[in-house]
This record gives sequence, C-alpha cells and structure tokens, in this order.
Amino acid sequence: MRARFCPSPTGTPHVGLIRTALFNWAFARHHGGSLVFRIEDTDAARDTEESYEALLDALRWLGLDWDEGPEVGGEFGPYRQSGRGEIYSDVAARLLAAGEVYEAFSTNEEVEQRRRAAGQDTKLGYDNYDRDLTEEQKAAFRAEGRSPVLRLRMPDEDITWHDLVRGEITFKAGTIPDPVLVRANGQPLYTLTNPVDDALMRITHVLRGEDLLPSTPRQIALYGALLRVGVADVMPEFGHLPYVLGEGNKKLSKRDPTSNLFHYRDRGFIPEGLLNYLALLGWSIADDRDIFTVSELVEAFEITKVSANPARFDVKKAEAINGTHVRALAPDDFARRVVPYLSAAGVLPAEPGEQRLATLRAIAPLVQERVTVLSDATDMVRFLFADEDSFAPEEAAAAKALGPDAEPVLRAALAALETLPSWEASAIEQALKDALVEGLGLKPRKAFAPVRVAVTGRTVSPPLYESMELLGREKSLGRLRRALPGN
RNA sequence: GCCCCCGUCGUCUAGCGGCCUAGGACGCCGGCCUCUCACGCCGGUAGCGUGGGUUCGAAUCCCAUCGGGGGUACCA
Repeated sequence: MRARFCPSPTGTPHVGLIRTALFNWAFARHHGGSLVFRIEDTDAARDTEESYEALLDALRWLGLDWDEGPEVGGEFGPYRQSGRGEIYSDVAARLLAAGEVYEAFSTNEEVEQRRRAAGQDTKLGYDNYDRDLTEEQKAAFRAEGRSPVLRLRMPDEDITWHDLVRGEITFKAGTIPDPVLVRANGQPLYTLTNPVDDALMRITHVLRGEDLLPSTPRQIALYGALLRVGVADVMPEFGHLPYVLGEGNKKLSKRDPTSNLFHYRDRGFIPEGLLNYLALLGWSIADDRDIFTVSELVEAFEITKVSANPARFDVKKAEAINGTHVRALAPDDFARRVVPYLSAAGVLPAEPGEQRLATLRAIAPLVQERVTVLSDATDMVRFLFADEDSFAPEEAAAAKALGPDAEPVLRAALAALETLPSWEASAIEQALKDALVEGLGLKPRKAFAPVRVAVTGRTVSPPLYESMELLGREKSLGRLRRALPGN
C-alpha cells in the first residue's frame, strides 16, 4: 500500500492539513506500506520556500516520517512538482495524441456569451464547445494569434467510486465540464499534475481533505485516460477526510492564528498530546478511551472507521489531552523539554548551567502535574531563578496577602524558621504549622498565604515547603524579611 | 440556480434492527482530598434535526423535508 501527503507550500502549516498528514502516516504505518511526501508547488505565484521549510519542520517535530520525498529521495522522484515539468508535458502530449485531451480556444467571455445565448446559467461553466473542432477551425484560431489550453474529454457516463470514509458516491454524467489540464502557455495545472504523479508514484490510496471531493470525478476520469495510454497501472482508492472547523460553522480559516500548527508548539503542546488530539478529530480508538500513544494509534488505525462528520477544533479538550501526556512524561524528560520555554520567557538563560538545571529537575515533578502546556511552567518557577535584587512579589498578590494583617504572620514564620536546624521540606512544614496554625491559631489557608506570596511572589505556586527547600534558607528568609512593612 | 458531502449531549465521538430508560471524553456544576493552584477521586448536567413509513421492535432501514457545509477557476 502506498499513501501520500502532498501539500502546496503556501502559508504556514494548518492543523487540518497536519491531521491529513497524520491519517496518511498512520494508514501507511498501520498497513506496513509506504508514505510518499510530495510537494505540489506548481503555483509560482503563491508557493514560497519558507512555507516548504515550515512543512518539513512541522512533520519532523511531530515525528511523522516519510519513506519517499524531499531530502530522503526515492525511485519516483523528483518529489517537488516544480522539478517535474518535462514529465507533465510528455504525459500531456501522449494524452493529446490519444485523443483523451483536446485543444480548446474559447475564452471565458465566449463561453459565457454562448451560455447566455442559450438561456443557461453562466455558472454552468465551460460548454465543451471545442471538443470536435476541425483542423481548419483550429488553424483559423491560431491565425488569430490564439493559443489553446488542453482540456480533458470527460466521459458521458456517471462517475461512481466507493469512498473509504463515505461509501458510494456518484456524480451524474454531464455535470462536470471538461477541465483544463494545461494552460495556453504550457503550464500544467493541479488537475493534471496531481493524478499524473499519483499514477507515476504508484499511489494506491488517496486520503485527502473533503474540500477535494468535488474534484474527484475529473481525477477519476483523467485516471481512466492515463490507464488507457499506459501511464497508470491501477486506479487508486479514495477516502475524503472531514473538515476541521473553527468557531462557528466554517472551516478553520488559514488567517485564524489558531489554525497554525506552530501556535501550539509555541504554547508548549508536546507532539504526543497534539497528535493524540488531532487523531480524535474524526477517529476514535475505542468507545471508552481517548488517551493513547502514537504506537497505539498506528496499531489501531483504520481509515474505514474515520467519521465523515466535520470536527470542530476544541482548544480546551486539546489542552486536557496534552496535559495528560505531559504528566505521563518522565520528570527529567519534562524538565528537559521545558527549558526552551523558560529561556524564551527569560526565566533561564539561553544555555543554563548545570546548577540551574539541577534545580529545575528538582522542581519539575511538582510543576509537571500543574501544567497543560509547557509554557505554563514559566510563571510557576520564575521565583526559583530570579535573582534577589530584582525579585518582588506580583503587585496583585502582595495587595491581597501582604497587607497589615500579614506582619505578625511573617514575624512568627521568621522566628520559627531562623533557628530551624534542618532546611528540609518536612521540617519547614512542621515549623510553620507549629508557629502559625498552633501558635497564632490561624486557619492554614490564612496562615500560609503571606509566606507563599513573600517567597514565591504569587498566590498560586508549587507546594510551599518544597519550594522553600529548593529556594534555600538564605533566600527564603531574606524574602520573608523584605516582605515586612517598611522594607 | 446546479452538483456533492454532512446531520447522536455545548464540543469530539461510541452506536451498524432488540445488549440504548443512548456509552465515553472535554466543558460546565457540586463534593472529597488539601498550605495555594493543580492532579486524583466521587456525583450531577445535557443529545438521536423534523415528518412519514417498514418492522413485534428503529439512533440504527426507506422516503420526504429542514438545517449546515463545500464546489461550480486557465487555485490547490
């Protein structure tokens, strides 16, 4: 089995596009087949090199590898359509010679005029007028200086296929006008290049977005022609994946920043979590489970079990799934992955030393169960890495917990901690409880808030005693003193 | 207009004629745990678009209808 993923390098990778890549990848891996990665850059006006690089970056980040394609090669290359021009003109010539394709000289204006004259809706499109032009007529058009486009002669019977996700689909004969395959200037169009490459690359399964569904009949028709002229061996099977929707009922717009895959990477989604969530958009592993690993996905994936319903991208659920995967990480792995986010936020230097990394590893397990995306960690650990000159509690937190009532609490805490023989979480806990809860008779909630804000700078923090242990005695005591009124 | 796709809790889904007084997950609400916040645990909320058939029996089959989406390019 040979599947393919063949994006056009325009813009940034869209989550819907990546879901398509994922399903093709999972399909190929599940069946032990091959995944071909092809770049459809035949539209010079819109394709960019940055976009091409972004596509590679995205797939690599997610671990979606390909067996043939850019940078890995393969026997059916090149894998960027911009390098396959000769192939297309050769195939076009064969189709023309066989009469599968014909030269059409009509301009859009002329087509519209004829439609109107016949009392028809101009939305019907091309009217197949040039199908049977005589050599004399063609010569006359050329004499006028016109160059023909190449159009495919559509068959005059219904076109039916068994869609892998939707079942039988039929387009009635005569509803699709003969499509242009090659521009007058010789430039091949998607309508030609996509099926030709699928044929030449021996693709057996075409899994793509539902937006391409209306173009399937003409692709099947072209495939018929390719089969007859010997370019194709077999008609591939088709499966049309449902849309990924955004807010409202429209497909997630390319302009919407939340459609950008890198938006999620930047926030600290991890590949395991994002892949899991994306797989849930149209597929499910079981009726009572939705958390799974990539290898479990590969093991269980069936294209025929994919739902035909459009799916809305739900950030909340994506975050919940991601959080589960984050928590499943080994603590050191979590610590390692969080470093770039801390550096980007200025909490850690770009290349933190071993001492800071050790501190990070120590706090990691406590932070890990409190985040849904890795960037959440920055505000939680900032207090540990701030230097004492610049450290100050957040204003709102100070206003809330470091008012006049706080002074006796802070003094009692200091007194209890200054003489503490061992600076260790359980000892700190005992000392604070004795001094504040027992000694001052405060509710625990009331007792620890001022200490927490003084030491971590926030009302929400990792567990206090462990945080203080990691911060160290001197810094902790110093911060408590500085939180006292007048300091 | 014409062609095509889709229609189960707010959202993603399970469901393929009896196992459905419709299951799970996210969300939301309540509770437990608790030094904060989370995590975890317990409980609750909420759905088969509508109307006709077929059948002893329909979310599941058929027809109609309504709603949503896409296409209708010398873009992909």
